[in-house]
Amino acid sequence: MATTPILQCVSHSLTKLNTEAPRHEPNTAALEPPSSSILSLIPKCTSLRELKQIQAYTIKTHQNNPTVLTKLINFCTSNPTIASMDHAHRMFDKIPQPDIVLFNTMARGYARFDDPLRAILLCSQVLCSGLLPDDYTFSSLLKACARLKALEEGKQLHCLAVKLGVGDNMYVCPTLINMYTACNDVDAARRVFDKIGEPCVVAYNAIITSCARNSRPNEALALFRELQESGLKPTDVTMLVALSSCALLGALDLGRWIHEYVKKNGFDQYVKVNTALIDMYAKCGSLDDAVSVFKDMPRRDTQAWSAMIVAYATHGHGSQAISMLREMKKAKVQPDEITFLGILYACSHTGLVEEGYEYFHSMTHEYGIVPSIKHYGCMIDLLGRAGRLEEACKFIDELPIKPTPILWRTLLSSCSSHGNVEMAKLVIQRIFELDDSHGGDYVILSNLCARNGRWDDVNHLRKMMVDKGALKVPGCSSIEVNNVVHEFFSGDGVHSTSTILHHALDELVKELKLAGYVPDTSLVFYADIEDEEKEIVLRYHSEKLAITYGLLNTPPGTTIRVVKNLRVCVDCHNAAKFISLIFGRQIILRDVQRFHHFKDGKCSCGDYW
DNA sequence: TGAGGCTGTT
Repeated sequence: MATTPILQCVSHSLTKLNTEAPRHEPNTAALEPPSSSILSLIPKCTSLRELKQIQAYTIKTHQNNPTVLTKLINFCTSNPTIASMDHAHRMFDKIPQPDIVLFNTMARGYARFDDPLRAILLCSQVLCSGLLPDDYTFSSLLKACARLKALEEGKQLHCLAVKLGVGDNMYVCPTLINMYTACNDVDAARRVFDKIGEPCVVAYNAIITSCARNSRPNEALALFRELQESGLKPTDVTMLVALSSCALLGALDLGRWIHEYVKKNGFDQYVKVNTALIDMYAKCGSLDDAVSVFKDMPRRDTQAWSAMIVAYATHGHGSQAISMLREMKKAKVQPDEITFLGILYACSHTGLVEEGYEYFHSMTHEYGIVPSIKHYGCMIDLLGRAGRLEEACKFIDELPIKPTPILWRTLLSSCSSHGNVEMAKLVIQRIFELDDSHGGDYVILSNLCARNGRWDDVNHLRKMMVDKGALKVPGCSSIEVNNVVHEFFSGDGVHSTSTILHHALDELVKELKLAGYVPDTSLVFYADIEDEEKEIVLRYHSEKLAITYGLLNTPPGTTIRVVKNLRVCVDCHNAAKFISLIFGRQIILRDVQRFHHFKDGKCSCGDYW
């Protein structure tokens, strides 16, 4: 990892500090108080020229007075359109003995300009110069560790913060929770939260986000309720994190409840909260509600339009997504990189190849947006889905950046859906050159070989997968019933009602077969088991379990909403169509890529996925 | 008090 030497430097400083007591040097810079007129002038600057004039005047009259310089530096770090961090750093270098506030201001600036390494370097300078780091310093350092996913350094900082008496500081705790969450240690984040005597609303916001992002849906929702009962007043950020939790979990009922709360407490004046509502409704499968929130918004920014475009795109309404872009331009709102991701996504899921190319070019040429890896991914998907596999391969080879395994994986899925074994084998070679630990790759190719009766290849891939120790992410589907999110894993024997559930699913499959459903056993990875056994492996797929749970535990006629962590399998997709027809239920299934609305035996994706 | 923590859109 490129960051190691710098992080080592921090570790070194930390060890030094742990063994020697920190010295606190008094600030010996000019102490003459600045005139209040200069201080009040700084925030009014409208250009770099004005700022430089004030700077020159300060040097002349106040000899680099730290109060004025800190205010100037703070202005630079908060106004990127007027001044740069380089300019701030030049001022900073002129100060012979910067105090802790100056260091902290600079570090915060680098963090804002998304340069965590520079922020860390500055803070380690604090440690080396013998200044006593304070709660501000720890906040910046922990934020940088979160950004760099540096768990070990984060832990050391946590220990040091405790030692220096700021471990339970109200500003440090949320950054600690955030750092542990970013480093995938949710338990540690939870321990930090539990140690706070009286958590403030920001700590609650941090821990709710932590649980929601790490598949702990019910814990996130319980904490949200606890926050309400504690008498603390939720803020607009609480609404954002609670809504994004619902979106991640597909918890529509709770989302609707929060929407009511938002309206009652005036949070619907915030553009960001409305955007989070659009996203929540879209991700929970209710496009109509997303549209209605968008229509009622008093003001719409780029993010709001983008959220709506992405909503239409993921629900398979490609042409609506594109017409939204036209309306957005009419409303004189500038599209950004996310807007175009939504548009490219819409094109790829609707088969609009030529339009996709056009938007890709207008994004770069007309709007000057540099395509990211995700835009390239959309283009590969666009070509691959349409069966233009050679063209997609050429597109990857001609990229100005080094392709990642994800880009090749996108093409691999297309090879699979178009049944092109030879191409898939070539593609998997390219993937294995970069990463051979991803179990999903072996499964895709193996399923494709199995469908073509190439059992030797299937066995070979299976052996390779075991030898390499490649792991497959287990399929997991969830459904919200009575405000509780129930999770099911493939072949689940964990859920409390699993015996009843398995029994019900057995009966369900019998009924589906009578209606014409034929289990697609060619999809099962194992070549050496009998067809009957294969059918059983398929039967207990997580999405089938979740749908069955929904059928058993919701009133007849209500819509069943299921969220899956991977792509839906062909057999489950087929079964869901039959279920929607036989039981007269709408099923809305969100998978890792898009939505499938099943109704009267048909799916909204038109089997184009 | 010269500087804060948690934040939505693929």
